[in-house]
Amino acid sequence: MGRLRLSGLKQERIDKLTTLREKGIDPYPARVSRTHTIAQALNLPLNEAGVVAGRVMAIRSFGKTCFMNIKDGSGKIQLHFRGDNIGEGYGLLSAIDIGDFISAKGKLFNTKTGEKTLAVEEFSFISKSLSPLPEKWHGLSDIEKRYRQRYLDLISNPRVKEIFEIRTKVISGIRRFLDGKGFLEVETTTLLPVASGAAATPFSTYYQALGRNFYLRIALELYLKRLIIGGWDKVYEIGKVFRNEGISLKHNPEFTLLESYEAYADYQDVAGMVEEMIPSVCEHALGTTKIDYGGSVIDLSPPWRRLTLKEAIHNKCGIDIGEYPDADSLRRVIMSKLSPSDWQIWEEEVSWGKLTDRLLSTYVEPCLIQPTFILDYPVDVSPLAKRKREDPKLTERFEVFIGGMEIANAFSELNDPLDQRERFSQALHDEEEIPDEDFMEALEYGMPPAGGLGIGIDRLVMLFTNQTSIREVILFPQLREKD
RNA sequence: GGGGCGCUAGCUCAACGGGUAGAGCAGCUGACUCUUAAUCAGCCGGUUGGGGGUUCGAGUCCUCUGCGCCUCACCA
Repeated sequence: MGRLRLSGLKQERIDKLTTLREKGIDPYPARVSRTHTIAQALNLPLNEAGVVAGRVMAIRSFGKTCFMNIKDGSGKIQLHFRGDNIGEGYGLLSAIDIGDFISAKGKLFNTKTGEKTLAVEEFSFISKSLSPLPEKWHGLSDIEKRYRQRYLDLISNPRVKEIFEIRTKVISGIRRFLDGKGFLEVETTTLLPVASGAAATPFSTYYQALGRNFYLRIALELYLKRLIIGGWDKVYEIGKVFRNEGISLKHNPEFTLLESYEAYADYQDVAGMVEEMIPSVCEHALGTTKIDYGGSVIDLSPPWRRLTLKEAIHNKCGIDIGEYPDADSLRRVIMSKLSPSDWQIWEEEVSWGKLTDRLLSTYVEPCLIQPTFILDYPVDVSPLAKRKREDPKLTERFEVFIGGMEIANAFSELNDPLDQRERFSQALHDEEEIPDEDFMEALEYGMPPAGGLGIGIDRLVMLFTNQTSIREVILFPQLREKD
């Protein structure tokens, strides 16, 4: 038996496999003579023969007759085997286990209970399964096992399969929408000498041939802007970005980001587009623009509520951040409204912008269930956004919140090369972001005014599928290696 | 990284303040030619995540450790 410890169940299946081979039957043939998918076969006229193939999901055997359910990617069908129909082959049925793939030739008929069923005349083994599938009734519910062995999750839990199909439709819906608006989809680079464009810790790696460290991208932003500089007016990319940070219900270290840039547009134009795009994508994926999330019905149809950051904080916290224009005074008034036990996260020495952002995410964000634009963010937390003309402490930036989650982030892109240089050096000082010298050089050649957008696809899918954990919308979420 | 909870048969779950580890499904044997969580009878199946300890005796108590979930911090 060697080092491989076989469970009794597996050994029994190997024995069956050996028996098949001894009878000259190949359990893993190279060709399958399927004529119809199961979905097609179910539409065949009665008495017309067809060959279907699929995985055996259930077996109900009665001496000289036997029912099985098999399933392929299109659906499932019941098979009926009768001793007097398939003769000697009937004895081979006992070698079929749940989980095996078989093909079956036969004609449709209706059972007593009216179920369309294939009366099998011939059948073949097409792939023998050695490990038993999760139990038919309770299925697979162990979360760790579901993530580690997602294939079993997909077999056992139809809703999981559906969620990932919705995910695919969300992405195709986004492409359809943006392509329809004349955007060009591009692919920029993932492996970078400098990871910038967001405030996040990158993953680093080593490039042998060049003999130096490289980083995985943390955003798409600066490369897409290079393309705007290069003369394309509307570009977008859907791609993985990587952030070397903790895992949580809403964070996976690699996630899928959509970013789009439109020249000659500003953040108000982008807001209009987002308000049109999200319902359009939802309609494409789910056939509706009203969704159920965490027990609330969310109506995605426009127009969405618009609030400035200042108004939003004033409404929820009773603090007018305009009256406390520096970090110290703002911190004092926040703490004066809290009991000392809640002071801890506010005591840290952070900027005014950071404090307002924290007020937003702690007290406002969880309440923003219906789609809401929060506009005009502080300049020191928005190093790539253009300043507001009437208040240079603020930027032309908005975020979209739906279901208490941040879904989108957008701004009028900063195209003043000297201001950009200044902001990068401030960000570097705050350990916020790494300046990208090559990008700054590009900006000096001149970039048209542009509106940029970023949307976390995973969170959008969470919203559309009513999931509270990001792992439920990522096929293979990050897990520690299991020994 | 800190704190809380969890891990028992292939799967889903039991086992009360320590006292012989059980059930359903799956599997095996037998009966059964329209069942669909088929039914009936019998059987097989375990290093209770792993290591150490306390005890006459540990799934249960202590300790170290692995993995997962929740939560806090950094972030989207």
